[in-house]
Amino acid sequence: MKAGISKLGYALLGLLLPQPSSGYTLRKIFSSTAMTTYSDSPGAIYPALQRLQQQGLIRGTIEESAGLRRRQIFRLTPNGLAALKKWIGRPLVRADVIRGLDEVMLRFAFSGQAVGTPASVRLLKSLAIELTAYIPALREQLRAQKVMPTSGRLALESGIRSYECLLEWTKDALATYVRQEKMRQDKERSD
Amino acid sequence: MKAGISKLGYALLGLLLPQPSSGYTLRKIFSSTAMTTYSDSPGAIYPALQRLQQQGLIRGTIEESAGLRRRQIFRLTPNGLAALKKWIGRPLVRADVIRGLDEVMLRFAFSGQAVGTPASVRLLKSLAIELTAYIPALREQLRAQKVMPTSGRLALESGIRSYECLLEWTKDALATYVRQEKMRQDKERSD
DNA sequence: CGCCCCATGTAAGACGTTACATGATTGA
DNA sequence: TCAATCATGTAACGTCTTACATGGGGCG
Repeated sequence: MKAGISKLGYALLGLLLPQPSSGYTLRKIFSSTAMTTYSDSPGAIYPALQRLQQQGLIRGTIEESAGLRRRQIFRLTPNGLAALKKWIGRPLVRADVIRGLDEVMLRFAFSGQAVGTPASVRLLKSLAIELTAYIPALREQLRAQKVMPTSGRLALESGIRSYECLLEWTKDALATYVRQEKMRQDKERSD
Repeated sequence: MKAGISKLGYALLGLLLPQPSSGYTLRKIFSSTAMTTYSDSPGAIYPALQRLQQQGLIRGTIEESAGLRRRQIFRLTPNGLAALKKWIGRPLVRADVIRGLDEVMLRFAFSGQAVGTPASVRLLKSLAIELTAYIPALREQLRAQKVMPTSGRLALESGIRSYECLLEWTKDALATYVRQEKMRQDKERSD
């Protein structure tokens, strides 16, 4: 067992959820979409896929129909899906917000497909709670600093603002789900 | 020579600029202030300090006056200051914005003390330019995606918004410098 | 023919994480 | 005396980066 899955590993699991893909396809996703924050280097992705396969979380099948060079298509195993779900469902703690916001967003991005809307909403709500608690502490730190040079103070301000911005987003995102739910119910009534 | 300085290395150089400190003091800064994004683990900091010293960028002097265990105070060398300046002054490219925003903010945070206000302003301006160019591309990607599930689309939206937020901040920060400059001139006139 | 895209991989090296080790001092 | 804090370090481990290697296919 042993969790031992890196952020890149989870990103790969999440991408393999909707559709099985080859390593090359996954690399293209990393290099061409907004997921550019993750490395598309072969030296990162192929070893990561091998690890996931050794852990029994994905399974690759060689496909050599086309005239091209052989390629391997990976798909999630039941264990892989379980690991993905477990990761997404982990309770959110302060440390996630401070040092791993991007990972939290990755979890949220996959949450809809992997565990369903209610779980997405739960994640958003606990994120909102953490942010609401953390932001005042940061504001306090900014106020306490008197000797900081302008650029330092501004940089801190930038960090605080980005958290505030994210909090705004969580509220809007939650509103989106509420709206969706309402539309679903209206439709149900009209049946 | 050989650059070979990690982000943590630059963070340490930047912190040593205003005042020489011991490894322990630096760790406390990382663990107790908004710089918590950086690791405060001894396994990261002490080796990093050793590397910087080997590269001739900092110099440590052992101080054993107090009754406590010996401690080593590190200070920037001229070479270290030069490396810090060079890093801060590097031209900003798209990749910095996509994969290394936190490093850009770190550079900005130290820019005031290390190279002065005009350099801070230059950094801000080029950041604004990069963001202005990049955000529409992301918006376009969001529009192009039709099949994405709600949580995926919202996550992408969150990323875009954080960039927009940052762009707003750069404008306000620039305005702060303009205001400062004006106050300085007013004062000068009154002399 | 040369170049770029498809497609997969390996090897060396750097860095951070986690955990452990040491030892002195201060305060309950 | 026991715990916490000061203060520095090492060792094992995992992962990413960079660079290199290989090889078929399509295109100008």
